[in-house]
Amino acid sequence: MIQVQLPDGSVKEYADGTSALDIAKGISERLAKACVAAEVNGTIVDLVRPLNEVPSEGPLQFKLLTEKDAKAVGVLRHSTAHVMARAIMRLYEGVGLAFGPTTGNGFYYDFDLATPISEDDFPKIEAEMQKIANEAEPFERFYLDRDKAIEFCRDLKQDLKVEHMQTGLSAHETVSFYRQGEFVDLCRGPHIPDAGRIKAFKVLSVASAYWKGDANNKRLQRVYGTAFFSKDDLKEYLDQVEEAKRRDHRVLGKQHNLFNISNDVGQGLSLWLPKGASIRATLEDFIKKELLQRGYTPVYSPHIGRVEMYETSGHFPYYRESQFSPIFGHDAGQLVDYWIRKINEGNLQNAEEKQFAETAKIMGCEVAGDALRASTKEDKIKILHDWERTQERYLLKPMNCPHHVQMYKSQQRSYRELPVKLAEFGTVYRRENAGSLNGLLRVRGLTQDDAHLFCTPDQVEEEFKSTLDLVKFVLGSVGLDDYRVQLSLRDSKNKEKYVGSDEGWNSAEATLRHVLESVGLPFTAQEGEAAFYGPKTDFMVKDCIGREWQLGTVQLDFNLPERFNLEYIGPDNKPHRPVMIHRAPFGSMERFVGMLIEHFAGAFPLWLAPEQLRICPVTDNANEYAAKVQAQFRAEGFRVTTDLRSAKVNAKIRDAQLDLIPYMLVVGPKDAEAGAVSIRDRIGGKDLGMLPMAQAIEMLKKEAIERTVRQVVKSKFRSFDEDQGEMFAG
RNA sequence: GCUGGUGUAGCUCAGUCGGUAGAGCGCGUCCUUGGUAAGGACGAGGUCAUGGGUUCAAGUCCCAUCACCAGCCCCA
Repeated sequence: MIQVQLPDGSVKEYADGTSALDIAKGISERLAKACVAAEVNGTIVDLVRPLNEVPSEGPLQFKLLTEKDAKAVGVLRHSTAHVMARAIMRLYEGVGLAFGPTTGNGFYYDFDLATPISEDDFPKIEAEMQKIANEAEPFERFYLDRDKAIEFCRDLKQDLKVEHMQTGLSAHETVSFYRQGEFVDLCRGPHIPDAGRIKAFKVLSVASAYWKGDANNKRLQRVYGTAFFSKDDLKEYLDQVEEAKRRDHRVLGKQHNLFNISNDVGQGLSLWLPKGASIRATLEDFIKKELLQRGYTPVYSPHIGRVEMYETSGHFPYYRESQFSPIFGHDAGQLVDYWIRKINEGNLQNAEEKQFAETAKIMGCEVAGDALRASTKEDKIKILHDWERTQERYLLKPMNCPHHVQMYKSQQRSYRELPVKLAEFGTVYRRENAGSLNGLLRVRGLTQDDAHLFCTPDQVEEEFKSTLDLVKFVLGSVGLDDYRVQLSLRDSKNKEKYVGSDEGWNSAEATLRHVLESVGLPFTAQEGEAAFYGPKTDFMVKDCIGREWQLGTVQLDFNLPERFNLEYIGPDNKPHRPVMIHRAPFGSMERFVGMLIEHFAGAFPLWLAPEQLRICPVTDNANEYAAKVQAQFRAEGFRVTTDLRSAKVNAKIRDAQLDLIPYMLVVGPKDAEAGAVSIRDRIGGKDLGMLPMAQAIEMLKKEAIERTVRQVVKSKFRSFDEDQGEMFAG
């Protein structure tokens, strides 16, 4: 017998071999039909799977999942991935199956297939999938011992599955398969009961991917698709994808002259054009004021710093590959640096080393001969390292923290002055892979709205809370109030990727968890996402069409204070180690503005709009009055321009409307006579009528000062980026 | 960085079979002086991404490089 606890708390007993479907049928036939899968003790299982297969102490926590449950759609998508794979195997010869997991809003399946699949092939793949859906065959789970399973897959000529079982699944004694008609796949499951449940799906795109994500491995074709329980949901999703394309900040940025990334300047290096710069400056002014009120002190630091400093902090060794090469003050610097690396790699030939030494000598490195003659690897490296340290070596700064640490150290600190909060819009440089650059969202030079808080261990919780509060406030002020927090923890299996002691990490992670719980912020923990020096809380912010962005971050750091020997004098008159909090509410100005462009689709609210008002004189006769109006609004702090073209007012209004100017001030003889302006609202194109100057100024000022966000999006989109908890891999 | 695709006027794009380049928008000048989404005429703008090659002849075919786009990898 098995004991099952239903969501209402009642516990019932069923015979061994009872499935979720049996239980559902026991409740009602209709419920049984509406069910997709079941959640048992937190894991999702097939409806038809005997429940006694789920190990449990005490009664099974049982819940039926219907089409309405967010978790159910993941099951549907994974099954659709199987159906797609089946369709592709029917259409092509020699299809090798790799993995076919679900993603945030769909699924993909990787195929090892000689024939390239192109977009033109999608209709026939979809047609075949539809056929399979119509056949409505069940998904059947079965088990094999691993050895048998390997034989089985070998017979099926599924070499990748064989390899996976020999490596990734080597610890498993038995493995599960799913059969659906002639299609069999090694798969953990779960699946929907039968393919007839698949009603709305689409093959979306094809791209290349590598077996197990490793570029040294075989190249596969990854076919993406998505599925929903209803055609309406599918359409809504596809509409959202279209809407996202329409909002692309790279397109809008070009159209409205917000920013430019010029090849002549360099990849990933953004140029803020006047209008984009205006948005950024407005945001920066806003934050600066807020920080002053919250006890931060602004500081400035240079764009480069000595390599040694970043060696101490750990940034240089940890991120060497994604940094620009150091700036060497000595001609031989780069050569010696390369030489050391070769020695470290341990495959340096004698002849090669001789050449290094000779060249370095010619370039003026006088210790090159000594290094060549030194007997051990360690001695060589020491000689070269010592020489390097006497030379100038600068790094374009990849992070602001070491600079701020030095500021903290520049004077003796008492516990009385803590927390010290140093804030800077600090520009940092990172050599991101060329292939991952993306408009303003991923750049090589970026400015963080950065600050570092140095506090006593006792202050950590409170300061951490207050920074979370700041992030919430700042996001709210631009109308972003839908977000969740991701608690990014260390990867407990790869501790060597991080600096610092276990105790330090454990207590830092516990502190973050505790604070998040105490302030009641919803959060999800994610292992392996921490920074190398400490755990983070990242704000995952949803924009108005439901997409999630990783923006602000608050990080706790016990390590840099240790590495830089930071101290403060405590009430006991003894030195103590402070704790650092790193935080950036926006993250980077580039990324944040890029996101805002997409969030507002280029139509910024009054307080952020680069051009807030445009004066449209009705005729040339009104130009003189327009100039007076402009001067008055400028004096009140508005960003305003006047359209002086000899065009009809209709044309001026049309252009202002398309330029997404929040308000147009139409002025003609009537207004001049009344000392008024006629206001047109961009939203809805409403004519607000003639208002006396003073009144118009007051009304617009109020909206700007209150940072009112009147409109973000016309359409109603919901989030498709929901975390579905589990990923299904097949 | 890897794989694939793309690169023609300021922007969006057309350019057939290899025969010295075109549209719309924008821009400039002139006419027009109009009250809430496009008034008209004329004009200027291109080393067809860059460098090679094939050819009597290359925007078009081939090779390399660079950049961009999509995906992968990465993201302090």
